[in-house]
Amino acid sequence: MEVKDKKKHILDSAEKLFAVKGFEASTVREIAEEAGVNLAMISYYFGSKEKMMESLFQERMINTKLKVQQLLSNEHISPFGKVEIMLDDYIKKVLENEAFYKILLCEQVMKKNPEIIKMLRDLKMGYAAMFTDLVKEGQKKKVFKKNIDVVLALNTMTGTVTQIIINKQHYCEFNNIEVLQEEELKNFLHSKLFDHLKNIFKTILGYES
Amino acid sequence: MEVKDKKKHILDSAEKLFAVKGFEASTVREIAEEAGVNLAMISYYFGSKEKMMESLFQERMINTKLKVQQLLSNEHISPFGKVEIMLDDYIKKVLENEAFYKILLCEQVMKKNPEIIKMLRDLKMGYAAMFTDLVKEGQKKKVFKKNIDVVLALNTMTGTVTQIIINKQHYCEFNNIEVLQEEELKNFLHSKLFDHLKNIFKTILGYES
DNA sequence: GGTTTTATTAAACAATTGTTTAGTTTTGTC
DNA sequence: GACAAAACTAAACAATTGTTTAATAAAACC
Repeated sequence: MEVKDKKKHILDSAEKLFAVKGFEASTVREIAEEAGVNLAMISYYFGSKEKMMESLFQERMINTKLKVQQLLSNEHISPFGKVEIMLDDYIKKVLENEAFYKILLCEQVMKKNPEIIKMLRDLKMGYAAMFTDLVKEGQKKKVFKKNIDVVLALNTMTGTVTQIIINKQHYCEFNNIEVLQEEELKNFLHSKLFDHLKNIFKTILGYES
Repeated sequence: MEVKDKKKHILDSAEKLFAVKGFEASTVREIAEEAGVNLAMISYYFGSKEKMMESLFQERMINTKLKVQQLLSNEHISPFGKVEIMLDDYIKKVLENEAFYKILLCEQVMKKNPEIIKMLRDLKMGYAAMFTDLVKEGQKKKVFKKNIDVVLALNTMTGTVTQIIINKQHYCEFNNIEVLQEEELKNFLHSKLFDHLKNIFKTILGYES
């Protein structure tokens, strides 16, 4: 196997463990065993456990900003159409990368690794700026209302999806749908979340379909 | 000082550290130093570091369910009036106990301590059941619409508030209000969150004022 | 094919972890 | 004030941590 692929493979294993046990509680020995490599390889490849975490974030966060940028600059889609795609993309991404978004959540709480915090800050501010442009576009076209708090709106999106990830089990239990398969459940959650957030964003943006 | 107060004082110190560094990264020596006690006292008082964490959760979660129960059984308040009070109470509580709700968030992600998970499960299911009753009351009185997903609604509440706690700094930065004092900021966030969530819940519940 | 670079390993490293021990001080009870 | 229980302490405990070392194997290069 190539070195690049081996590094990615180690990051996959680390991600799996970090999501379940957290960064501090996951030892390099566990990660090495999960990945099937010698524990010295982690220092050899990444420099340290912390830098491995940074590599994981870089690896997972690549292209996220670009994709949104492309969407928003597309002139053939209506403002609320873009909002719908944005919601759909975000929900899909989180549901497909549950493990990483759990790690992300904890990392945002602790704010321990300055390198990662900087990455996240840039991403969030960029995201907010882009969504602001989209909102302005909608306001100019008179389909969105005035005085919209974009950060609050985005936090409702991320917060709702995140909470569902965390409370997946309770959500199923409470709705008596504990029999669903992994993939079915993902589809179910996606459609529920999408409808829910679409309605909320209609209210927030003052959009009437 | 009485033993009971000393235990509470240790829990306060532990809470402070857990919120910043996380459970695993906070050592009993640090906690003991922060509290100004001998490190052996933590095992002596609580049995272990893990059990201390459980004590912290028990301490902080007392009365939460009771308060909601009392609110919902009050017959002099309209259904949406109760929703408003529920939102107000929750926002206040999280803003006043930021540290604990950060710990809570991480603990929900890791699901490491079975005792705590059980506590949270009971609390959440109870909360959902009570809110369901409130929704039914509103539906009977024809002020709420049919087919409301209560768990999704509650997750939007908790998720939005949680995200704001996490992204407080970015929120201020983006809105150019970095000069506010601690207490002013709390009031600002409370009013913003309350208006925001009230509007969202009007949509979710189909309530027209 | 010899030589240099890279990859991999097992063992050792020093530091830190949560917990316990064995002893001392304080408190409460009669 | 004697005595038992509780509170408290400093030191020691064994286990585990992330990282480094020194040696070997594999690959790449000329």
